[in-house]
Amino acid sequence: MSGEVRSLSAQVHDAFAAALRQVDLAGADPLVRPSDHADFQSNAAMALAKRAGTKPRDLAERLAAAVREQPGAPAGVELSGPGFLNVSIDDRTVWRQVEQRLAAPRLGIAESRSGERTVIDYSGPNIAKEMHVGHLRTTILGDALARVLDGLGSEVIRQNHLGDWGTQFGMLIQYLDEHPEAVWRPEDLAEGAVATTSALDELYRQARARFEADPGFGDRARDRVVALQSGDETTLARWRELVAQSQRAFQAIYDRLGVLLTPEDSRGESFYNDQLAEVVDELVKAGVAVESDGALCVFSDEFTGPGGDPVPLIVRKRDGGYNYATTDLATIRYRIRDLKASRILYVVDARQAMHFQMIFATARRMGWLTEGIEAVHVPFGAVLGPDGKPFKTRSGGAARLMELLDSAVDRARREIEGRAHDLDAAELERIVADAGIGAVKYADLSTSRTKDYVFDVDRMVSFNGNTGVYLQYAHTRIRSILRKAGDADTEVTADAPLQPAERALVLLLDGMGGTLDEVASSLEPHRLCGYLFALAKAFTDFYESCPVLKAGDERVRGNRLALCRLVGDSLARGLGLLGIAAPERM
RNA sequence: GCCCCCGUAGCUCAGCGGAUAGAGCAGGAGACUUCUAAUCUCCAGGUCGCAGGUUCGAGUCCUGCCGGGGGCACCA
Repeated sequence: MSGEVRSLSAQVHDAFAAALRQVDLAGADPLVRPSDHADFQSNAAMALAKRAGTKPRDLAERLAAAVREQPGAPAGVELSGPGFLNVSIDDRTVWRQVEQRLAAPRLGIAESRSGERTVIDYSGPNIAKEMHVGHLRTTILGDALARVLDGLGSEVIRQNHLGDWGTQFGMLIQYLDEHPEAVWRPEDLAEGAVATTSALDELYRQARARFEADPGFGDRARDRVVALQSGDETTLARWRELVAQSQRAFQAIYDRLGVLLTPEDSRGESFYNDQLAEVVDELVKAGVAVESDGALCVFSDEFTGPGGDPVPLIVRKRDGGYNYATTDLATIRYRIRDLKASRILYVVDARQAMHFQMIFATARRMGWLTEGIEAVHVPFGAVLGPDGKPFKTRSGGAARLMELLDSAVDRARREIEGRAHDLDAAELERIVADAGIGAVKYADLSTSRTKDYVFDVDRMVSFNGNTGVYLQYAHTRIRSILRKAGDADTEVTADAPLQPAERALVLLLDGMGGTLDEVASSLEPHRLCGYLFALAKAFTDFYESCPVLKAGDERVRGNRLALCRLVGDSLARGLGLLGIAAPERM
């Protein structure tokens, strides 16, 4: 009992696949697509005519005849043009689809990814530094992918690969040791958690400045790194405190953004420390890593540098230290060997494409990454400032994430506050936050993932066009209608009339599962955004031409209410899968 | 030099090998005693970077150019 409601598209596909078997073309793709000229169309006859040794139109005729014989064949199959088969669905079947989806769990969408275990690596901020614009996309995209895959039945394991280890901690801890008066804990401040992130960032800047200006301090900081690595307890205690405070600051952002990450999902670099030597040993024993210029490296002729020489993946530096390549190899090994992932996603900046290719290639050579396991770098483009260049503050630093969110929420407040509403202050503020945060997330998710995009608050919080607020608003209008109807149980009468706008809406609703499957395989959430926008527009067409509450006929009214409910639920579900709130009223 | 990504309307971007390439913004003209106008309707706007190739059919696939961005030894 999966609760799946087969989509009309899938049913047409099945009927055509069976018909193709009958005309000795078993296994051929029926090429069923939504159509501007009918409900669906099959383009198979033109593609297969040569193989069948006939003219496209003749094959199409035979195929149409065979389709009509199938049990559950679509109502109409008509030849058109050079060999298109236009398929139409009868009204009853369309209404039944609404009825079944409303009755089914999860809108009748199949759990097409069940049995799969997906590890998703995303966000990955650095301890003792503030989250900035550079963490926006990985956090939002990763979270949406986690939600979509989980929604399709995949077992999702979120991994927040925190930058919680490295030489910078020697500097920080030493600085704190020498400046006990430094203000960086939340209890030192009146403002609370938000201010803490800035305080930590400030601490980092001060320590860095000192490190660069004072060679003596530099030496003591380096000694402190050694102490940290060798497990000196007072140093470790200080490190743990830094990690804990940073995590609190990150959590404040995650909570505000509404992403699923919690401290339990943290598996930072430090987690892999005691595996690094073993990983390098394995690499050397397998002959995969070799010594070069004092360092241990993995070479491959796929990757060459400016001189045409092979570029190494350095797994142990000349000074004996390990770097992020070593950690990433330990990480992929852990995810395969211990977490038993069948799919591993790295939602990381596009600039690291080559690095991940090298990591994956090495993991394959080591026999860790095998045929049945999919490791994917999910790259994304940069967030640009209004000038079209990488987003920077006036002082040249990366823009702080909290400030970006503030600016979007403030902008949303200005937009919403003045409008007529009967909301109390608390509810208004919650809606403002939902709208502002949703706007940022939707703007990020709705553009094609691999491209750069400009962070433009005015546009993303605009209530027109392909924005989060437009979708949220469409949802609230539907809820409003349902409330006015008294939230009665909706009953579908399958033999009531069906208007073109209703038909178009149902066909679109019926395709949500297909869209989610596409998102799951392409790892492109913008497809879901495009789908939801089209759905909201199709609803608007329906809203304009089909009165719901004012419909005279009881059956028509009932059907339209059912349709409203299904659209509302689908929008809420879709927004939810993107990690965006769908308020009941705005 | 090699590798990766991108090039579609004035701007920002969609577009699963199929019929006439679509949205939003900006521009022009209209529609509110509303089922929430935070909306909708209509108009205008295109050598899909260029050139070949594959195909019955190419914005979409392949090759080569041109232009933009990014990456390429001990930072992550």
